[in-house]
Amino acid sequence: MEDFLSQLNEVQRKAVETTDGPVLIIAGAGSGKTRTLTYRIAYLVKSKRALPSQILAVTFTNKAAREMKERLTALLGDQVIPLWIGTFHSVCARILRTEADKIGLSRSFTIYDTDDSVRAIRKLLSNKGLSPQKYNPKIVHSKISRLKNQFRLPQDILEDEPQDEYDQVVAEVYQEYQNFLRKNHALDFDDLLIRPIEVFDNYPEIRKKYIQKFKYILVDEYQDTNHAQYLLLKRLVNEQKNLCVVGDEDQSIYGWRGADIKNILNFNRDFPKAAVFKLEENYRSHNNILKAANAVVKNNQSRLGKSLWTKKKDGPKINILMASDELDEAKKVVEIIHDEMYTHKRSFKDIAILYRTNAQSRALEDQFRKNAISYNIVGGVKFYDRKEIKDLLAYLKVLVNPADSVSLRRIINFPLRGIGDTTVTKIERFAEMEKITLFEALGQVENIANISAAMGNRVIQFYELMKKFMDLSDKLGTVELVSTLATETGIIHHYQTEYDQYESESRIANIRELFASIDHFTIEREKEGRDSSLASFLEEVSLLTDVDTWNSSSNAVTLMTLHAAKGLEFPVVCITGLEMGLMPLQRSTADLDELEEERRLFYVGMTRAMESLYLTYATKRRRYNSSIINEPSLFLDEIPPELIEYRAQTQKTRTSSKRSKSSARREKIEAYFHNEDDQTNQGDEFRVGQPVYHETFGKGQIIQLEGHGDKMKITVHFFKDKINKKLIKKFANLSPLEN
DNA sequence: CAGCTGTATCTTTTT
DNA sequence: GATACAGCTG
Repeated sequence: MEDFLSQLNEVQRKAVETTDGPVLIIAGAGSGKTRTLTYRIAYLVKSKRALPSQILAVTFTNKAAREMKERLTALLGDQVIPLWIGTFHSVCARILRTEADKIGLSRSFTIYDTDDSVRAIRKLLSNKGLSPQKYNPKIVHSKISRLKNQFRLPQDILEDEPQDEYDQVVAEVYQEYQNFLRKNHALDFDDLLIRPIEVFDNYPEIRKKYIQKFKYILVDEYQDTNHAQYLLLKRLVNEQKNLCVVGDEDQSIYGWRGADIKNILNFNRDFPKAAVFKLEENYRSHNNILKAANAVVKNNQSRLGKSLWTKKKDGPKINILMASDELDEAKKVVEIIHDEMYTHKRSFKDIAILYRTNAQSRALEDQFRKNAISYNIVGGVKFYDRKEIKDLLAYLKVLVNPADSVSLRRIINFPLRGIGDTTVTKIERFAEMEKITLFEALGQVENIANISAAMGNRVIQFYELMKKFMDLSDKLGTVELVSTLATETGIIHHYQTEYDQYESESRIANIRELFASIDHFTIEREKEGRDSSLASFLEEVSLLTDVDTWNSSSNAVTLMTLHAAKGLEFPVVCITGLEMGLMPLQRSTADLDELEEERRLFYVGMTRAMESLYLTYATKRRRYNSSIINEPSLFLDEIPPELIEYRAQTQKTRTSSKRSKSSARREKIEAYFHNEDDQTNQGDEFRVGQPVYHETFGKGQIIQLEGHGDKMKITVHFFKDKINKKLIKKFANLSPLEN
């Protein structure tokens, strides 16, 4: 035991040994967080405080879960198998699947992804006769999702009597949407979190079972948990409050999807007498990188505050490169890669290129292909989001859960079998009237008025085909079932004939890859003695994250968003697109909270780098049709100049232009940010109490002013959402209203 | 009435 | 620069 713990530093070791009661570990970037968590679990088992089956560990991605389990297996052997480890969503799905019978939920429920949910909402809106222009299904969906994450149920909201028409519609659609999901035996991502909370509240004996089961709970990336996840933990944690959370408020980057940074900031209040440990020694990055990152994040106000330090040497300076446009930027990235490879003997896999938006990958990909640089792209169009895969999965979802009408609609006329929209609508109406599912209605198509015998025949054929496979699903192995299905439904044939050779081959290859992954899944699950059914495969697939599908062992440069990079590290990191409007993103520049989140995102990116960090920006960038001229990101200006080396030009011209380029850039930023004198209407335009109007938030009233000129921060109370927002004058676009 | 073709609208990040 | 939807055609 001594020996085992000797691999930790003093704080880490204390965090591991403080097993009972609430524990908060503030773990800075690269401070050995995963190591600490892993050793904590191992320690709980080795010291006989808990059996592996009595421990629940929640990670942010499935990949992190898998890696942690591997490390634990190395420390403890096969006994770790019964340990519960996974993301919030997968753990919740597992609980719901287990308890389904007792809580009136179909055991074979389907999980709807965002796309499915938006489809459903679009339909509900059009049923109400509302135009998608006025009520954008995506926006309605995100509002509903937000409400769910806050654990606000439809009835509560309707009782509250929404203020404006839009909110009223959202509340109504929210309720209808929940009914729709229930009818379809479907849960969306948010339901996965909410339903267990309801179950625990309505079935105390079920809650008790889990409280007793999980003697110790550990949560990673606690700064990115939302309110629903918080409520869930509150219900799951036992009398002794054996809850250990690990997080870093400086790396909270999911506020936009409902993550509540207060969860970590207020942990002490929620769980009194929590032991707090701060891991501040960074084992990852060269000192220059760390100093730069610290200097940037220091500009944020909402943080607990910590100072990361390292014993490592300074290392090279941070390289900043200016490019003329995204093409030039991509070429410079290629230069960086070559340079790192030849002068520092790096291989492709040592290098990661990060960006704010997925769209930025295109220019990079083109250049990489031209220069024979192998790359792996994480995220973007995901494997399981490809059309051919989604179609095949939709078939499987219907087999497992015939009530799933969203999936059924997707496949009823794919491949084309002459059952068009009009016919489907008729069948849908019939199903509605008879109070049966869409699938059941297919079987009774002869009873539906206005459907010709010929059409009815096509419908019946499809119905019988699906029936046949439902029967087969018990008899065949999953892979056999799926491959037979792909052939007999004509999907394979469709992709063989409908596309050019290149596309056809790649789509068929993807389908084969799906077979292989089903096979792999089945074997893995059987080895663990867990559910290996088709339903469980579909669940796993629905809950995969971007990084989960990343093959990190292949020798290729990694391209991904800054969000996806969380938790990872690379010897060489290059962050691209460091321009105003892109990083920080245009719509996040005005709101101080959002600007701080963008800064944290940049901080996360910087701290991924172990040895070399490159930052690039383009003065001009194409964005769909037109080119836009951008200033360099304000975050660049927050890095202390002595840590920076500008590489504005290629090797030859560098020495001559270095000075001028850097000072020119500097002047530009100065002009952009700090020039307060040339304000045209500076002064008494805004005052406390002033009524103002904002494009998105509507009417509000100024309650506080700080600073002056462009940098002035204006706190406004917006009436509609009853919220206060701190905005930066320069970007906020606030117009004063007359009283 | 199914299926094809042209146009409008997006893209911030994701479980 | 793709995708979804409306409108047209056969």
